[in-house]
Amino acid sequence: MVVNGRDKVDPKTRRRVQAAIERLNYQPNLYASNLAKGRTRLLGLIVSDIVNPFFAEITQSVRQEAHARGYEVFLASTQFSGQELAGAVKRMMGMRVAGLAIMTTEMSADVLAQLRKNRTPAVFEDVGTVSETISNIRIDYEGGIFKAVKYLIDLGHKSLIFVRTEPDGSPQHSSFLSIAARTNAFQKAVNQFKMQGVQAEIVTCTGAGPKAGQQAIMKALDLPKKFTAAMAIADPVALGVLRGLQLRGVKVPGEISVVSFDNSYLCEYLTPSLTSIDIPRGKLGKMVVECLLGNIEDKHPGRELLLETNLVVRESATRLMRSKTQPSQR
Amino acid sequence: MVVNGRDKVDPKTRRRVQAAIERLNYQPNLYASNLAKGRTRLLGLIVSDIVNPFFAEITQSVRQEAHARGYEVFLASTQFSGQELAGAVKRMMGMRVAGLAIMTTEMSADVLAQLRKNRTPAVFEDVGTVSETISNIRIDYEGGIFKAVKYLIDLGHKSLIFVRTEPDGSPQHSSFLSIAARTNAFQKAVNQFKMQGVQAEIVTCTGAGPKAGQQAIMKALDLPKKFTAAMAIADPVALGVLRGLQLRGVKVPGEISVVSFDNSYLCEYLTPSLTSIDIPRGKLGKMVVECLLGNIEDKHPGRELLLETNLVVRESATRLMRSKTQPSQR
DNA sequence: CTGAAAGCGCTAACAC
DNA sequence: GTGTTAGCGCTTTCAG
Repeated sequence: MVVNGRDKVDPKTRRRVQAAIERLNYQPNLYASNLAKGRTRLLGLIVSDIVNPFFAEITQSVRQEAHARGYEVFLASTQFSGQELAGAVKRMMGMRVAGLAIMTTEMSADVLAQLRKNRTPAVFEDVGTVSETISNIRIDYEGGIFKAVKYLIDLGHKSLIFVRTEPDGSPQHSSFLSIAARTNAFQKAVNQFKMQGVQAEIVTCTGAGPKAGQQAIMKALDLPKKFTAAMAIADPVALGVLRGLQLRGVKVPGEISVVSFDNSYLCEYLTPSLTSIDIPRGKLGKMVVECLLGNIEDKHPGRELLLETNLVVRESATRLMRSKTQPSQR
Repeated sequence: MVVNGRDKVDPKTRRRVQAAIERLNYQPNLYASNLAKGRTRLLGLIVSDIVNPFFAEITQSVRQEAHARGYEVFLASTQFSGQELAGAVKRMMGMRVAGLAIMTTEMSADVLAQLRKNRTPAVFEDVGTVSETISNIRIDYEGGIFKAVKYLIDLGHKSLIFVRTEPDGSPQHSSFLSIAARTNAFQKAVNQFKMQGVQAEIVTCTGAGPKAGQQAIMKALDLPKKFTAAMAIADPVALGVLRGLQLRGVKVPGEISVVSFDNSYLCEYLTPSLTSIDIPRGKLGKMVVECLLGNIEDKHPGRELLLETNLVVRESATRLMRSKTQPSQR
């Protein structure tokens, strides 16, 4: 009772106990405690790549919210591997996490089945299957990407490309939901401007974000079709895109405008600073924890939540210059 | 015995057990297991800022090594706060981690005392107090920084600055060891070239790396003393330095050369790409886990290990141009 | 090779 | 307020 601060204890006894704690350097054993209580104050968080600032910032935000409400968070990073995901989920269940947040790009079917079977409260990003214990946070890719595409078109751009990357590894083991969602949103947005003569291509490369982004933009530059604006599927990809363009001597935003996705802290410090679609991480973290704890503590059923996105305008995209001459030789 | 794969079990029994496991969706309870065994296969890892790619990459590396040897790793991020550090250590002890890796910039005295008292195997970065259970990995800042300074001087630079940042918060609660170590190493390196007319200044700003780096370099540009080369204490700081220089219209490396520290993946993708001192994260992770497991499993006493550093040359530093005119007005 | 039993350190329920 | 006790799910030991 002294340790857990509950009930009333005689001040004298309390002091005696505290003295003993001090003397013996006593630390409560969390395992014994959790075992006896039959529940834990532990949340599991699984992300795809902790090195990506976007995921790192989500981690921060979730951890902070969880701590504020007396929960610990156990983190796993999957490197975009469906198998790693399944393993991580399994380990988390072994640890009897009270709830599980799965904020990954990849997904695997048996993970979903497993979770539903176990009735472990869980919250996903972009997986549209809400149930009694499973919630879903849908990020408004469509809205954000529409804003970005419209922004580019309003600046006079008519020929766009979408630079997409896919993690390494056999794709049959996992599907990359947010990649598909972002791509579809781009297609859809462009279609709405088709009658204005707007055209778009999609280029894809495989590998880590920056490297694949650089390769993809170089591939795009070699295409017969020319473009004046590029949209990167995520910030690390934009990093590679910028680098690729600079290596080829293409001025950004002078010759090609660039827009990115995620709005991680990098955007502000690159040159040119990156116009990017913001996903509010702070709000995401709060949503995740609230959703989970609502389910865990108050038995609220799973919910579907929408997270808005916003275009943050910086330097990397500008009005298209009408030049008689073609842009520099590429 | 079936679950833990030990001993011999009759194949028939094994199948029967496995069927039951499947049917009941059985997951061993790690808390019960750990409690009964009296030990865990859990390592604690504490870093200062998970958003910083340097720490993120260390995390990856430690996690990978630990998994390869059958250990989980529990991560905490302190935001450079000594109090957070103490809290994290306490929580980790509550979880009865088998060993603790403290890879932080900040340090607090009572953490050291606590650890020594508990005899929890631990490995530090840069804390020079090896004991029976405590190991230390000393990063060769001196060597790395000497190489970088010599490189700049060989390129003709004679007036350097060292851009240093300090996390926010009251400094009395914590000391930032690696900041001091890097600063001292810089001073020492410069001193060795004093007779050749080399001069150096140190500028410091407080706050998050990129922001503080940008402020610091702008402060430096306003100093009466001019310089031709800048060394940033870490990559995020270099990011701010580059941005600050570009905002002031200073060409890098044309007018000012920049060298950084950490060699995170960013360096390769910035423009200009960053010459940086590499701390081999892969090796660090391996050292950490080996050190810890050596202590945990084989009762090896704590050790002092040295991790080498290497200068990776890229575009951001070049030979000093002798110009009759001063560099552009600043 | 299999079954039975004690105990890891804690919590919760109850009697004092 | 305080002391006692059963039992959380597992490991370990020992008897069969």
